[in-house]
Amino acid sequence: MADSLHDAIEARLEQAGNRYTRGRRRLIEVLLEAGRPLTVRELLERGERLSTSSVYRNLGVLEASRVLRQIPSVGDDGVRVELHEDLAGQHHHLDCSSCGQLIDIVLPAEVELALSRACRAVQRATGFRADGHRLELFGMCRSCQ
Amino acid sequence: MADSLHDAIEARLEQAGNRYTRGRRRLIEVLLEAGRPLTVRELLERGERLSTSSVYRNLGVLEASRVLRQIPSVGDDGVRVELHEDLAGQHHHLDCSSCGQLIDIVLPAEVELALSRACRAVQRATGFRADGHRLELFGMCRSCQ
DNA sequence: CTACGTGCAAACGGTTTGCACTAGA
DNA sequence: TCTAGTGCAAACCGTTTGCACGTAG
Repeated sequence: MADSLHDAIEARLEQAGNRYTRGRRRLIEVLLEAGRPLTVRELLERGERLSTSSVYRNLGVLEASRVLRQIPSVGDDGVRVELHEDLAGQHHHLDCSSCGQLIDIVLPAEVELALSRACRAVQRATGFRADGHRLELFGMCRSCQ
Repeated sequence: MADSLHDAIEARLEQAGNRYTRGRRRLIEVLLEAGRPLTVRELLERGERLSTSSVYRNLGVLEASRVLRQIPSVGDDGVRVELHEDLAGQHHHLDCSSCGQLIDIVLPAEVELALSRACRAVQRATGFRADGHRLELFGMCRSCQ
C-alpha cells in the first residue's frame, strides 16, 4: 500500500529543498504503523535507529514541509505527532483524560460544513484569517470508563 | 463587578477542601484583568508577589477545583491558563501563528448545537464518553497579516 | 567536493519537588 | 494549635544546540 504516499511525502520535502532520507522514512513508517498520533518517546521506542536529536530536527523539517503536524498536549509526555491533514484526511481527536491517548475520529460531513462556515463567519466578523481548525473532544474512552 | 464570581470560586475551592487564599486570589485577578488566556510567564510578570512554584501548585489546585483550565500549546512558551468554562461561559480560541496569542471567541449558537450533537453521536458510535469539546481556529490575526 | 543529515553529549528552560517557614481556621 | 499554603533553590526532564562525522548528489 501507499507507495504513492511516500512519493507525495518526497515531493513535499523536495519542494521545500529537503531530502527524503532513511531516517525520515523510518520515522514516517513508525507513525503509519501506529495509526494514531504518537509522542516523541513512543516514536523513539518503536523505531529502530532513531536518535532523539534527529527526530526533533526532522519533526521540524517535516512540519515545515507540510508532511507532519505537531499536536499540543497538556500532559507531561510532550508533543504528539501525526501526518499532515492533506495526507491523512481531515479528522479530529478524542482525548481520554484517564489514559491520555488520542484517538482519531472523522466527523459527519454536515458538522465539518458547519465548522467551515463558522470559520468564514469569524473571518468576516473579526478579520482573523482562519487557515484551519482543530476540534478535540475530551472525556473517557470506552476501556477506561 | 463580580464579587459573586469570587464567591463562586471560593465555593468550588471549599467544596474540594481548599482555601481561597491571597495568592490564589491575586492569580485569579491577574487573569480576569487580562481577559484572555495567559502563560505562566505572563502571570508572573503581571502579578505582584506571585512565586513560580506557588503559581504552578495553585494551577493544579484551581484546575482540580474546576476554577481554571489549562490550554495546551505547541509553542515554547508553556501552558496557558484561563477561567473554567462554567465560570467564563462557553467559548473557543483563535490561535495566531505569527504572534502566538490566543483570542477568545463565542460561536453562533447553531454551531455549538451542531458540535454538541456531534459529541453525542460520537459517544453512541464509539463508546467514548465526551465531557466537553475544544475548538481552535488557527491562522493569522488582523494585526499580523 | 560540498552541502545536507546524523549522533552524541552538553546546554537550555519550563515545571516539579524538598524543606523550612508562614498564615488561616 | 495544627494543617494548608508559600518561597527558595535544587532537581527533573523534554527539547535544543555545538560539533565532529557520515552520506547523497
